[in-house]
Amino acid sequence: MTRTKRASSTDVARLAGVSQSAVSRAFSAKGAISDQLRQKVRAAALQLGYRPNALASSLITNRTNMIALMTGDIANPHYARTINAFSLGLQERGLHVLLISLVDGQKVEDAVEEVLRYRVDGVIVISAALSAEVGEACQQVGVPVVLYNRYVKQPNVCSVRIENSDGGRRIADFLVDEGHQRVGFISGTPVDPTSADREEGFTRRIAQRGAEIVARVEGGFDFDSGRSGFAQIWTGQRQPSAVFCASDLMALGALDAARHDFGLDVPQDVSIVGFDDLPAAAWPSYQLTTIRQPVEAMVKTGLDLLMARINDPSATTQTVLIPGELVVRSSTRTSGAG
Amino acid sequence: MTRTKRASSTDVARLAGVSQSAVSRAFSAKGAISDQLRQKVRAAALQLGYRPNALASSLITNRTNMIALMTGDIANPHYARTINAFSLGLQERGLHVLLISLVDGQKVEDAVEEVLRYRVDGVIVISAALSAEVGEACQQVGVPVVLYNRYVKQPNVCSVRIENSDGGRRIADFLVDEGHQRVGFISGTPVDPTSADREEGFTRRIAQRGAEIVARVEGGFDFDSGRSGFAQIWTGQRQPSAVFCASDLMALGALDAARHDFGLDVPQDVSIVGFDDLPAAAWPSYQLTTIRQPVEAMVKTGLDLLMARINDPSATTQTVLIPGELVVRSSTRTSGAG
DNA sequence: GAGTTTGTTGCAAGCGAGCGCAATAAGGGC
DNA sequence: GCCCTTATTGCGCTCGCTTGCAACAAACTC
Repeated sequence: MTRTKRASSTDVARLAGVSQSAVSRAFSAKGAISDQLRQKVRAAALQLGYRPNALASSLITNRTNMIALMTGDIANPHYARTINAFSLGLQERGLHVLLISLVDGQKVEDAVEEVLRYRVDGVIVISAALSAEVGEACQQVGVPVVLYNRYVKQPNVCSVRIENSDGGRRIADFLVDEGHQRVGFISGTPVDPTSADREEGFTRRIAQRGAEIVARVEGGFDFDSGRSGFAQIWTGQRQPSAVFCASDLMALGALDAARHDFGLDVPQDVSIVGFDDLPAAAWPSYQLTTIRQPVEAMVKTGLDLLMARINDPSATTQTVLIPGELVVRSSTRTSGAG
Repeated sequence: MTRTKRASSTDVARLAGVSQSAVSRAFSAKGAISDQLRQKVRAAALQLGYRPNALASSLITNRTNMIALMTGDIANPHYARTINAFSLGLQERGLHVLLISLVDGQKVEDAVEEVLRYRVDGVIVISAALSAEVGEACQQVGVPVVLYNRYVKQPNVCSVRIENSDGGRRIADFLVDEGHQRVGFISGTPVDPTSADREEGFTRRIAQRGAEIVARVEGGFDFDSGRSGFAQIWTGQRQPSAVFCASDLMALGALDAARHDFGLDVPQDVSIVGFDDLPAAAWPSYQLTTIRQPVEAMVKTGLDLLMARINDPSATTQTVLIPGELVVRSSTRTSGAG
């Protein structure tokens, strides 16, 4: 009710007539303490509304049980579900999430600096750009880092990511198999290697198969850039029979642009392919052909890597590549020539 | 590189040849210290890679600069954008986010317990159920709480929420104005008062205007329950000419069900209305008529309330109601009778 | 020039809890 | 009954940092 000071272990000890260490032990799992004493302490604690101070404890144990989750735009459904999975996974493991949203323009160093002051036990980076800086700063102070769908040429940093290049290749194969000869591509944010890798695999395979990329537009991973990107492509000199977008969200935008802005029939007039397999990709209105990222599995892998390094900082670093799965739906034509 | 102990202020002091308090002051904004000394300390700190330990600091100041954000399913776009807004707003104010996802089945008390051990400066509750418990527990220890789109009959708890009942009323008025006489409703999770309030306002107004609710189905706020909910309604005894869904996500599902599962024309055969105004509601495929929640404004209000209480715990509690705005798009017929 | 204000700096007392160590009690073996 | 092992418990130091207080110098006031 009133602004009274929180009870400390000493207060509880006094009330219960025991030592302060006894209180500490009563609340620690491995505390060597008799059941009888524990009961007595717990009772006194309850009466005072006492809760162990996690900060004080961390000061001694050098463990905060907090993991920093550094992410980009949470409103983007791809990030949202990833954060969700990490958050649940961490909680299951008894860890807490310190959430950092890296907004464009904000200095990453400052964010990292802040996080490190809180002595987090580990860092997970989901954000697009600048993973290198984060990795370096953390490594210097010995905080384990796991990069999710990012990578840097740097020792001592673990990472999990989907096989982007291979995903692009699969899509190229699929499209050519279905008879497409002239295709288009809408990229994500130019600085993001994720998009570049997908494009690289795609482009190379398209060339290998003797097909041609007749249009390429720069996007930004969001719905609107997919929509406007398609418009740009379709009003260009050469119209492709299929468009591969570097993310599902852009593909949804492109698909809507094709149907509603240009009155086209998808997939008869043009096929659209995405990457991620967002829940919305399976919605009846879209039925998007895409590469599925097994989020649960990837996140689990990421967490395992992180935990391993936390428990043994000298463990060797690993980079795990996870293959994506081609999910064919009806945003792509399944026969005929382009 | 190697697992060396992190430098402490004492280490920096030794290297710089000053007292430990000087180091502390060199890193605190209001520290009474000469520029000269500050420079010297900063240089030594840089050399050792020193960063103040936020935990140790909090132990003394009784301020952690951490705010707990207790949320439901982050993958739900409605929560995602709310979390995003809160997260950015808190960061702007120099606060950090401790993210808690309340999964169904998990005991809320445990989550609150954990959070309170970290001595967060405040708590924001976005999650659906059980706000009462959280509010009570926090209040007992004097931690400011703000409920977002939730409320409990409880003193000492601030809240911001959209006028749910009024939103339902507006939709009822709109539909009747457009000539609908037989309408349907798909609810959210039954325990959530948000859905109940929207329904209450809707139902009452529908009755007042002499129209009729011919179908009501229980949903769960997600896409699939909107889809299956619509199926249930449409295969029922009496088909409405318009269906109001307690959330946009369900409305998208219902709309897709109408079009793709039943081959109906929306809005000619049936009108669909949602609530929230998610980004997807404006996508060309959906063009959903809905009630817009001014997320930015609501979040800002919530943050202001929280900050006010943190800075002055004795400040009076407030409940702020924010009106929603009817956004008419093309998922509803704009003339003719039902 | 004595007294007072202002600005810096160091000292040392904690903040709340974990843990090594010593002390004590209890239980076993002979 | 004596010695040793095991289980409990308390003592006191420590984690890294903030802050009130005292010490001191420099700058004013009249």
